[in-house]
Amino acid sequence: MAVSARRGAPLTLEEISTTALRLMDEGGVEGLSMRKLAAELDVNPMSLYHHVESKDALVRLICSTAAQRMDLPPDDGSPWQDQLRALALGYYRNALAHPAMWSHLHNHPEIIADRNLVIWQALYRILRLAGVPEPEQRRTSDVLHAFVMGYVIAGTKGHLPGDPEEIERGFDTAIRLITGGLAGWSR
Amino acid sequence: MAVSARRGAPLTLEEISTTALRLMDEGGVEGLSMRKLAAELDVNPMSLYHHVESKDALVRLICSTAAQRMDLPPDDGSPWQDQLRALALGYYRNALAHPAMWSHLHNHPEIIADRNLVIWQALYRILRLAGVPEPEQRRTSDVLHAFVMGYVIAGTKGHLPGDPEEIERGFDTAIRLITGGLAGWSR
DNA sequence: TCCATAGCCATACACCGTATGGCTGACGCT
DNA sequence: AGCGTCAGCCATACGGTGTATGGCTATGGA
Repeated sequence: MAVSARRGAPLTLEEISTTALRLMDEGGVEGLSMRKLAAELDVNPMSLYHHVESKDALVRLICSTAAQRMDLPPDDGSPWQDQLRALALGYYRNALAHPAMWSHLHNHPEIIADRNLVIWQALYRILRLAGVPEPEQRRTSDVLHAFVMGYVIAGTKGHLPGDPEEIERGFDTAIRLITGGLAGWSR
Repeated sequence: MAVSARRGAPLTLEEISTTALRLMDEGGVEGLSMRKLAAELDVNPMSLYHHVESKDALVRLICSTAAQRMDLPPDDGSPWQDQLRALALGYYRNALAHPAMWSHLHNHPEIIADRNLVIWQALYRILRLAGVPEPEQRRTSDVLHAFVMGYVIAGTKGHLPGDPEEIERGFDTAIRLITGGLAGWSR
């Protein structure tokens, strides 16, 4: 039904999202504009609004599907310290892949507030494994996430010294430190 | 020399900064516009550019002077653990006073990259007191700042459960945990 | 065959940051 | 006293933004 002027197929939400994400990767959230996005898709800017309610909604959509699709290490039965480190490192690497998107996400935490998200489910599982009592899980997870978030921000803005591997090692060290503190705490 | 149409005195950088900060407090960085700021000061938008190079430069100025003027606890001779907790809490409270500004700051860490800033000087002093070896100070301070930054973000976005005092107690607990880990680490 | 409607687009509005260039009046100097 | 300099301010304009509104068009179902 009235497909675009010079495109074969009609627009797809998927298509819109992926090229929008690319534009965000290249120029940050403010580097993404509906007009540029439309140009990239060879379409009139207003056509996008038939698939998306607003720019904000689009960005939110991108962020939340990325959060849902994060690929994180599965439960491999290893000690909780190792699993926690692996999870944190997984988060960190996911974030490094799309710094601008995660930057936006960290400025709008409500997007990943849903506790059914894979990250939180995995984190809670590990905390249970670590023996963190039920009522402490929320706060503990918040603290851990706060640190990971902060490290991601510092890392992606290029304000951590050393090469990437060194930075990852520093991250790992810090997580060890915190898990150490955690263990001491529950005792 | 050709003072404004309807103002007695000429504009001041101080005056510009403070009302700009107020606008940021009210509507975030994107809620601050040169036009609104000018209207607030009863002045033509372009007049601002005689005192400030750009909006970006203005925001940067506000952030860095706020960083310089942070009021933080002095060296009171108490154990490093207490001083570190006090410093972190001081940072947290400074940030809570102007969430939008600090949000911007955390997205542009280069503004507070200068290691001569009071925060870093105080932090380094405490780390020395804690016996953190010289070459480890940078990384340690980065880790600590990462956590504080993350907690501030989560806290200011209202995504930590509980009332403010409860949140502060959680923060304190977390800092204790980390300092505990730190102590165990240096041994 | 007809029509509802999905998909697309043209135009327009209100906002943004800011480049450019001109006005005005207070000051220093002779 | 006369004059030039220039700080301070402003009017206009340009190119960008998100998006409201309303109209076109071709396709699927009845």
